[in-house]
Order: sequence, then structure tokens, then C-alpha cells
Amino acid sequence: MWEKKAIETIKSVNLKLTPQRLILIEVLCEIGIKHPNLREVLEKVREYFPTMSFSTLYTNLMLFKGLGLIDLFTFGDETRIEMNMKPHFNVYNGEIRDFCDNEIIKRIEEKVGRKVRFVIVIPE
Amino acid sequence: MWEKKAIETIKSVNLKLTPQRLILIEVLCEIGIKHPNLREVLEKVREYFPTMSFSTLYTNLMLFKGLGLIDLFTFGDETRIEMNMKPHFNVYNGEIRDFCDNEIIKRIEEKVGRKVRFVIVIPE
DNA sequence: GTATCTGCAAACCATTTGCATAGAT
DNA sequence: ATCTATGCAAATGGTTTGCAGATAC
Repeated sequence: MWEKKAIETIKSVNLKLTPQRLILIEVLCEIGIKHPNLREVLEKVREYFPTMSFSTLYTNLMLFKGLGLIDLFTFGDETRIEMNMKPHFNVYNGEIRDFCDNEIIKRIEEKVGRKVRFVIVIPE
Repeated sequence: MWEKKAIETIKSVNLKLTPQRLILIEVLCEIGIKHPNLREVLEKVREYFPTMSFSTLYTNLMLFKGLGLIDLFTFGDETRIEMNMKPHFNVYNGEIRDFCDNEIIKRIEEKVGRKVRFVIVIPE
């Protein structure tokens, strides 16, 4: 689903479907939901494509972000992948997990006067 | 209030009240609420104490954090000061602003099953 | 007097960028 | 054929650390 959308989007703006991009798309489907950092994404990509460079990974993640396919956020001094494009909560509990609750999101939006893209919960 | 607490805490663990520390405490009272990054804190400290080094600033912020006097969080690739030690929302709107709403915080805690220290709201 | 503190300067490390070569269409 | 993409390697920039001299107590 997201994979198909990603491929269509890349085609639609006349960019090239390189093997690196196709594998990155696969990997994001596979582990993106876990909010990996860039090193973790690179390691997983290299399982399928050992010569993948960090530079290419980086360039393409920026591209995907620009195309609205993914989002990126900083947590613990590292850039992390956000594949969930719907308003939600990211909670750290050893790993970063998603929670959804439209009612709470709506209340936050009313309180702060802005539309929420997502929320990072820093626990005690 | 916080200033007094900071001084008492430093004394109570037998650390030294150097001019640099006293000025840092003053500066945190003055601009800490605005969640400045470390460079901004250093610039403000240097208005009062021009030879303050980044190293000393850094060491002391880590110390204050260890003593529970302040908190630090990362936003936009930079470390920022958190002086509000009560559960709350940090919302970026050009600058980072605090919002409090215990009811919403309580709902989030119920939803995610953890006590919340604070929440970073990423707007659209 | 002494254990702590400061500040210079170098190290660290996750990005971010420049560019020559390779590749998709 | 052409324009984009890759990957090496160097630059960047915000921290983080080591240590010799200075200072609070």
C-alpha cells in the first residue's frame, strides 16, 4: 500500500527507480514503523544491497520527506523515521511506539491553537 | 524562588558557588522559560561574564540536570533548556511555548500507561 | 591547603555537502 | 544522449572530553 504509493509518487515526478530506492522503500515498509535511526536503516538496507552508501540513503530520505512519503524527527540526538502520517503519539518505552487517540489529539489542538502532526511523549 | 532553591541545592552537596554558577542561575531565571539553546544561554551569560567558556556552561548545565534543577531536551537538532519541571506541553510556534492542562496530561498517561514528564507537540 | 572548577583546545559523531563517475530512461 | 543518481570523502556543527592552571572554601 505505502510501497505502491511511494513508487507511483517517484514515477509521477519523473525521478528514477534505482535499485537503491526500491530497496529503501522495501526496508521502510519492513522496519519504518519502529522509528529506526539512520544507521539502523542503512544496516538493514545493506543486508539486501551491501554497497549502499550513507550519502545515498540520506539523499533519498530527504527526497521521500520532500515528497510527503515519510517524516523525520529528532529523538535522543538522532534523526528517526516517522511513517505514520496521521496525528498520533510517539512514546519512548525502550523503543518508540505509536499510540492513536483522536479525542486527545483534538483536545490538544484546541488547547494550543494549532493542528498537531504528532506528539513526542517524554516519560518520567 | 527557583534561584534560592538552586543555591541551596548546590551548597547542600558541598559544591562551590563560583561567580560563573551564580550568573548561570540568574540567566536561567531570566531566559530559561523560553527554552533557549546552549549558544543562546552562553551569549546571555557573557553579557554579565564575558570570559565564560562553553565548557563551563556545559559542565554546569549537566550538573544542574543531575541535581534535578533543570531538564534538557532536543528540538531541531539542538539541546534546549527545560525549567518547567511539572508535566506540560511544549509547542513550537516560532518559539517554544509551554501549555499546561492536567486533564489532558492525565488522559495521555492513562492512554500510554506511563507518567508523563513533558510532551513535545510537533505542529503541521 | 586541597579538592573542585574553569577554560582552552582537541575529539567526537551524526549529519550535510561537493563532486567525479555511473546508471536509468 | 541526457539528465539524474550514487558513493567517496571531506566539511559542518553541536556537543563532549582531557587536562593544566586557577579558585572557592
